[in-house]
This record gives sequence, structure tokens and C-alpha cells, in this order.
Amino acid sequence: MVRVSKEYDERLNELLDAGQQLFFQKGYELTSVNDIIEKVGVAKGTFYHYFNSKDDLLDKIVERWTLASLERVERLVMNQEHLNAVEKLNLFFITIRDYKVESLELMKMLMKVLYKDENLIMRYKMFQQSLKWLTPEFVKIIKQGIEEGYFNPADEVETAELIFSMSLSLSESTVKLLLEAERKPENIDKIERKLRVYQSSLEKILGASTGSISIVERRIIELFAKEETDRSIKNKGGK
Amino acid sequence: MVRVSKEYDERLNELLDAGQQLFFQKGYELTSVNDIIEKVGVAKGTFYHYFNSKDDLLDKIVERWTLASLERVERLVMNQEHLNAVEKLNLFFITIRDYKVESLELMKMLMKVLYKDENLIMRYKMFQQSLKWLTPEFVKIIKQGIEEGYFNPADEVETAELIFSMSLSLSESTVKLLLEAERKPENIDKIERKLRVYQSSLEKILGASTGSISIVERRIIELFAKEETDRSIKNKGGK
DNA sequence: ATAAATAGACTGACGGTCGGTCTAGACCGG
DNA sequence: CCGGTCTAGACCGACCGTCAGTCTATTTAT
Repeated sequence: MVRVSKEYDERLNELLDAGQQLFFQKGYELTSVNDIIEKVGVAKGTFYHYFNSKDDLLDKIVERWTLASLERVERLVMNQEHLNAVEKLNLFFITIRDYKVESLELMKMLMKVLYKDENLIMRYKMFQQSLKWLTPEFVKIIKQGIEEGYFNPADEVETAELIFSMSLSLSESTVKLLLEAERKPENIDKIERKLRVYQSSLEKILGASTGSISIVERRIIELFAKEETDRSIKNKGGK
Repeated sequence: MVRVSKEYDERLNELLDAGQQLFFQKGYELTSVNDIIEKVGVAKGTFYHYFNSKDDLLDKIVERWTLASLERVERLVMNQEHLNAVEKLNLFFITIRDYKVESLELMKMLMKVLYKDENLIMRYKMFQQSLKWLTPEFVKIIKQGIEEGYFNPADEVETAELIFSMSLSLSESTVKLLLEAERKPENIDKIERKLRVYQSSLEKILGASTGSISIVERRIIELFAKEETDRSIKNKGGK
């Protein structure tokens, strides 16, 4: 093979990019290290020059991904100093939702791949990282809400962690339902019910007034439930 | 090798037992099919005569385990017809806790092994199965509570699922803290806080009166945090 | 006889290792 | 300033051990 030498960071990112693309496309287990190095056009040794293991690569991909999300949340939510805690909390959910809607097709693909048992590790690592980085932001919002008199939970930190892990298991079950929504149209209703319960539980746990938090939007659920449109089936097949 | 023929169910259980023991001891990934057949004293072909895959074996082990728990819950909690919903809910938690205390050393070992990233699949499958089988019991309790006027959630089924998944992520974080409680004694306090928040959240979500649900018991937490006693370090080493 | 149970050699793929090669750029003597 | 030399570290790829799973043959029970 022709030998091509590059800057450390450039190669690193090539490998991260290739890894991410393949992991999101075929899943973690089904992507071999050989697939990745083949895609980049590099040898086994090079891969292990940059990463300790396949698992290490995944860690670094997830970290990069999560830090990008954090940056987004800080920029679009936390920095809006004119907002009160309830508004920030709602914006928090809206921001995440909007991001998913913007990259709808990617998200649909990702959902299909990520929520398979074989890709549990990926999902879990993304959850862990999200929990680690996003909970502190949640805590800030809750503290602000307590000061402003909107919330009254006993323990901000533990409450934030509880709420966050609730939202993660909510995603888990929601996506599962979404994925078979084509076959089972009643799943849309079930998702709506789920979101409603989550929403009101959130209010109760935080001590927020009823209806102050708004997450449910049937339109959005239906958007994700719809099978991909014809026009988007273009890059199928092909080596 | 000497050929020994046995009843279908007997062989099946031998394999399930061996698998369970090894999975609980070394973890799923680190246990090879060869380990299992060696332990039973049987050939590769025999294993695949009884199971489609290593993963299939895990499924069946987890199913057996979960159904045993379900049977226990039904016998010790659900059949106590003289109890009201609040009492049943409390008994539910006590029953689970007592079981863990009874088999304390096994549980400690299991915690150590199960809560490693490599054994995520095991944990996940146990969670899934628990959710599937135990949620209906939860629903029954909630419905009874609504009838009796103790609870007032909007949607029993979704609330039950939410609560159950909350308790699972609670286990997740609690065990993680417990495992490093030796090094970090402050973890015990953190666990207590976590449990308290969970408890009061539960009350709020269900609409139960404050203090009616009781989960936290520092004594029990400390019991699990303590490193295994001298006397229990007897079966270490040895092939 | 025949179906179920068992045996175990074999396969292919995979993650990871290791000894070595190549090259850009630092360094140096003239 | 220039040509040669040196070296860190980027890169290579054959190789290894392991493991899940397959296949065909053989034994056993009925």
C-alpha cells in the first residue's frame, strides 16, 4: 500500500469520522476494525497507533458527539439570561427536539441502528456521557427555579439526576415504540400517553405548577413515526 | 469422551445452571461456550443442540431467573389480600430487599460482576424481563390504590412503567456508588439522598400522602457497602 | 429402524500485537 | 545557506490466539 503520512489530528479525525459513520450505519458489533481501516485506507497498526482498542474508538466518538451537544445547549439555552427557569427548561426540551427534527433522516437511521440489542453499548455510552455533561446544566436550571419560586424539590442534584435518567428511559421506550409504529399505529397514542405522564411527573417532582412544562406535540411524534419518504431512498445499496 | 445420555430437561438445566454460575462469576463476555461445556462435561454439538446461540442461553437463563422472582412476588405480596395498596407497595420493596439481604454474599458478587460495562447485555436483559413481568403487578397495585383512594395518577399503565424504569436506573446508579463505597465513604450519604428523592418522587407521582412509602434504610445500605467479611473469604482461588 | 442426543474436529472472522519501515523536519558541519 | 544525517513517530501488514458457530459421524433409547 502507498504510504501517506498526515498530521496527527487529521488522521485522528479521519478515523473518528469513518468510525462514527460506520457505527451509525451498521452498528458497533457489525463494524470490524478492518472495515474502518479499509474505509480510511490505512493499516491495522495505524489504527492501534491512535486507539487502544475498538472500544476506545467508540468512547472517543461518543465524547466528541456529546461535547457538541453540550456546546449547543449552553449556547442556545443556558446563555439566554433573560429567561426564567421554567422557560429555560421548556427551551431545553425544544432545543433537543429541534435538533432531531432538523436532522430528521439521520435521526431515523440512527434510531433504527442504535436501538438494536447489539448496539446497546453505544447507546449506553451516549447516555452515560449525556448524564455526565448535561446534568450540571439541569441542576443550574433547577436551582434558578428554586430561587425564582417556580420549583421546590428537596435535593437539586439528586432530583436532576433522577429526572435526567427518567428522560433517558423515556427515549428508550419511545424509540422502541416509534420503530414499530408503521405496523402498530396505536403506538402513536401510547407514546403520547407516555410523554404526558412524563410531563406531569416532571411537574410533580419539581413542584412546578400544572401545565407549566410542555413536551408533548403529536405533530412531532407523527413526523418521526412516518416511514422515510420516497425521495430519501436514494443512497440505498452501493458498496 | 465417555458418552452419557440424559433426559432432555436434565441436560438443559445442567447447561442453564453452569451458564448462570459462570456468567454470574466471570461475566457474559468472558465466559466462552467452551467454558460452559467443559464445566458440564459435554461437547460443542450438545450445547448447540439445546441452544441456538450463546445469546439464546443468556435469554433463557434470564427468563428462568425473572419468572422465579415473579413467582416470589405473587406469593409473598400479591396474594396477601388483606393488605391495602400502600401496604402492598411497601411490601413489594421489602420483599425484594429481603431477598437481596438473604443472599447477601451472592448479591455482592453479582453486583461486582453485573455492573461492568462488558456485562451490560446481561443487566439489560434482566431489566427488560423484569419490566415485562413485574409491571403488570405494579399496575394492579396502582389500580387498587386508586380504588381505595390512596393514589390518583392519570394513567396507571404508563405511570407503572415510568416508576419501574425509574427504579431500574436507581439500581444502576446505586450499585455503582455502592461498589466504590469502600474508597468513598461519602457515597453512602449520596445513596441515602438518592433513595429519599426516589421515595418522595414516587409519592408525588402516585399522589400518595407524604411519608406513606418507605424505602430508605441506612442500616441496609451499610450492609451492602461493607466489604465481605473475613469468614466469607473461604472459597477463593482454586481451579 | 429411526429419531434424538452427543461428539469433537473444523471454519472463518475478529480484535489485537509486534517487529520493522518510511519520512518530514530538526540539526549540523562547511 | 546548503547538502547530508539523524530521529521521532506515523505507518505497515503478517501473524496470533480466541471464540462462536457448523457439520458430519456416531451412539443411544425406544
